[in-house]
Amino acid sequence: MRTIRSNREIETIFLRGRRVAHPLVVALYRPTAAADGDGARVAFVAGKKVGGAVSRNRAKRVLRAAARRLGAPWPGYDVVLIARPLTGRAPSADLDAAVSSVLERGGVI
RNA sequence: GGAGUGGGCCAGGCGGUCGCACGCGCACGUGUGCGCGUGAGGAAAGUCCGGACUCCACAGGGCAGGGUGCCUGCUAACUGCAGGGCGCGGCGACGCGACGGAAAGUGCCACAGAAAAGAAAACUCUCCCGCGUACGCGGGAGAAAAGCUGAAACGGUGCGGUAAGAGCGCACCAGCGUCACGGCAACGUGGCGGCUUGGCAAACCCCACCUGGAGCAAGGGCGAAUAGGAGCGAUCAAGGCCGGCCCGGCCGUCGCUCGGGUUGCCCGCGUGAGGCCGUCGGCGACGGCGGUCCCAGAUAGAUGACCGUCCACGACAGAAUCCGGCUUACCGGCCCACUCCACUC
Repeated sequence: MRTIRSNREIETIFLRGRRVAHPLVVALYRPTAAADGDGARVAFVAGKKVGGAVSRNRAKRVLRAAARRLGAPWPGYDVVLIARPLTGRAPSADLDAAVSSVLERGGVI
C-alpha cells in the first residue's frame, strides 16, 4: 500500500482534512487532487501519548495490519490513521470494527 | 538438604496463511512481478564519561575555567578494567570506599555542654593563713585528673611519683618523625627519638597530572539555472550617458573564473580498535600468531498480523554516524566455581 512520505503533506492533512474519532483510532482524510489519478495513500501516526518507542511501533503495526485487511488504500482519499493509547492492546477484531466504523462515518468506504 | 557469594549464558518454542525493508538473480512495460538470502538489545535506553570521524580555530608559552586524585599495569582513550595496598562491613565466600594535602592561609562544626580550637573560665580537688565549738566562711597558692554534654573534648591503659595532681617519670598501645630491611610502587615489618598535633577539602583553597570549540540536522555532491550576483580580461566594431572633438570614465556586449541560501535526491552509511575457534605469553585486564565468517542499514522511519499447538504462560524494552565503558530498568530460567550451617556414610 502506498504511504504518505512527506511530513509537510501530513501536516496539510492535519490542517485541512476532516476528522472522525473513535476510542481506538482517529481518522483524518482528504480527497486527493483531481489531476492525480492514483493518489490514494495512507499514513500511520502514533504520538507520545501512546507510550515509548516500542508501544508506538506496535500501535502503528497493528493499525497497518487492520488497514490492509480492510483494503487500504481507499480510492480517492488520503487517509491518516492516528493511534490512541489503547490501540496496541486491543483485539484485532475490535480494531477492524473501529477502523471500518470511522471510515464509513467519513464516507471513505 | 537449607542459606548465601562471585561469574557466564538465554530472553517463549514449533507449524500454517498473509505482509514489510534491504541485497542478489531472472523477466518485462524501468519500477513492478517472481524466486532465494538476511533483518534490533543486554540493556538498542539515560546521554553521564572516553575515543574514531567531520568542519572551524590555532607560532609558542602562560593565566583563567573545567576535569581527575592510594600504587602498578591494560587500553586508541577514559571518571573504565585488572592486580595489589589501606580502611570499613560480613562467621565466611566476598562486598563497599573521589582513598593527595588540615604545622600555607581563610572558613565551618547544629543541639547539648564550662569549653568546638593560640585555650581560658566555672563547679570541683589539695595545701597554707585568718575567723570559727563544728558544718563552714574569707584570702592566697597549686592542679586540670575525675564528673556532666556530644558524632567528636588538647592521646589511651597501668605503675611510680606528689600536699593534691599532671608525659612529671617509666612500660605497652595509638599517632608523628627518622633509620634499616622487603617491595618497581602504594605500603608492610623492625629499631630509635622527642613525649603529642580534634574533625570537615563532593567548603574556599594548595599541590600534581590532563584539557581548543562544535557536532552526522557534522560535512560533501547533484540540482530548479538561458534566473540573479561578484571579480578579471577583451571590445567599444553597432548603441546609450558626460562632451564640440580626442583621450578617458560609466553603462552595454563577449569570454573566463568564483562563492551563497532552501523543501527534494545521492554520498557520508558499515570490513570494524569486528565476531567466533584454536594456540602462545601473562595471576589477570589484555596482547601476539594462525584459521574462519561477513553479521540490520531504515528516512513517517522496516521484524508484524491472524490461526493452531506445547510449556515454567513470556519482564524491561526498538538500531538512526560508529566503537569502548559507566549508570539505570527488568517476569524468570540454565550452567560453573566457592562459602557457611545441618544431616548420613
